[in-house]
Amino acid sequence: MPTPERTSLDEIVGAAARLLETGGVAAVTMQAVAADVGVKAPSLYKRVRDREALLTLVGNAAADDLTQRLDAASGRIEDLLLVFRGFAHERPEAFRLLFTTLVDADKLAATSAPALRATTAAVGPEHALDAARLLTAWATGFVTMELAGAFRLGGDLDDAYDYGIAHLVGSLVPATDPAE
Amino acid sequence: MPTPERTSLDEIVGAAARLLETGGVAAVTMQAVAADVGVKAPSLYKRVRDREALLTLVGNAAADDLTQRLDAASGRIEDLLLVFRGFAHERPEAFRLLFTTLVDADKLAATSAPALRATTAAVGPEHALDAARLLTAWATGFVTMELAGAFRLGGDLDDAYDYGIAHLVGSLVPATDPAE
DNA sequence: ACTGATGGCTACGAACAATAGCCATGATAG
DNA sequence: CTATCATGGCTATTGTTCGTAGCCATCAGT
Repeated sequence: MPTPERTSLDEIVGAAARLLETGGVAAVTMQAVAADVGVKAPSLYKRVRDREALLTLVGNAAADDLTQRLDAASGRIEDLLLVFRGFAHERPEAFRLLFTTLVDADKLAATSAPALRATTAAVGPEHALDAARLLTAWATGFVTMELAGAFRLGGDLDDAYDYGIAHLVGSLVPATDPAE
Repeated sequence: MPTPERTSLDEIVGAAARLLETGGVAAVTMQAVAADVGVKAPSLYKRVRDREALLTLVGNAAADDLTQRLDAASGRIEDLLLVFRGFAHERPEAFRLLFTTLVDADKLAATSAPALRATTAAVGPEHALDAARLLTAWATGFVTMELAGAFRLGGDLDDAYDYGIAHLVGSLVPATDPAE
């Protein structure tokens, strides 16, 4: 390559992700990202089509990050749910970005694969999809509402999350347990 | 009032809500709103502090709308959940706005009151809060993921929602189950 | 009629996204 | 060893949007 490259796409996405987390999506301006990686704003357009595409890359990377964490977890349903909430607490802005139209639906759906494996093991292939959707929907909603401050009627949210886990897992397993 | 008023705060919020739903949050620019209500953009600032405040008003109104619909519903848990999803389908952009930091957490939390009444009737005051959180979190997550296109593994989503309702309600009220 | 508070307006400045077009660099062909 | 040229970065610029400043017109109440 001719002119020496002073940055890279990965570095740009990384800088954007950091800005996102520290100042929200409004803080990830092309100028701020450029300054962070040591170039001027117009140079970013050599690597990224526009700001929206950059945010998509950040969202996709966040989805990959989440998928990787879930893959690395034990595979126990309880652990998956805890890892999921842990990700949301660690990277709340990235988590919010996930459920925007910006990030690829495929990447987002891939996030559910570990859950599907866990539910297949727990309730069998027949009800695995329904069970996985139940769990992922609940966890997503719980964290979304938590981050929005929608839980205002008291009580410890860690306990509430644990309660939900216990209740949901309990409701799934006995279905196939003694009866069948 | 001296100069005749050509618009009102309600009209402004209504126009912003319409623009939001037709073009997403990016489409609700001060100029577009102003044009819609028949004034120039700077005139809006006589009634609204800034764009963020306007979006907050839209979000708060949406929360009120949702609360009103839930209040008008039958009170059966199943109906509440269907009304909730119906609102999200009818006003998807407003629904997304609800779980932003923009809308007042109090308004958002007020949305849960009908659910809390229903769960109190169903499982008693002791577990009503846990049950309400379980239901609202699941419904919120389901719809959020649905709107984001995160459900890609096939199956009818209406059926999946019904399945979730049946499963969750069944898990809350095992006393009414035929088995026991 | 006069005064004054108020809503709307034009004009403007600042921030940002994105494009146009130039320049410097260095890999590669001869 | 030199000429070529594709490429990354830069400055300059345009268009859009938010938000403010400051003026003008309009009526309510004296």
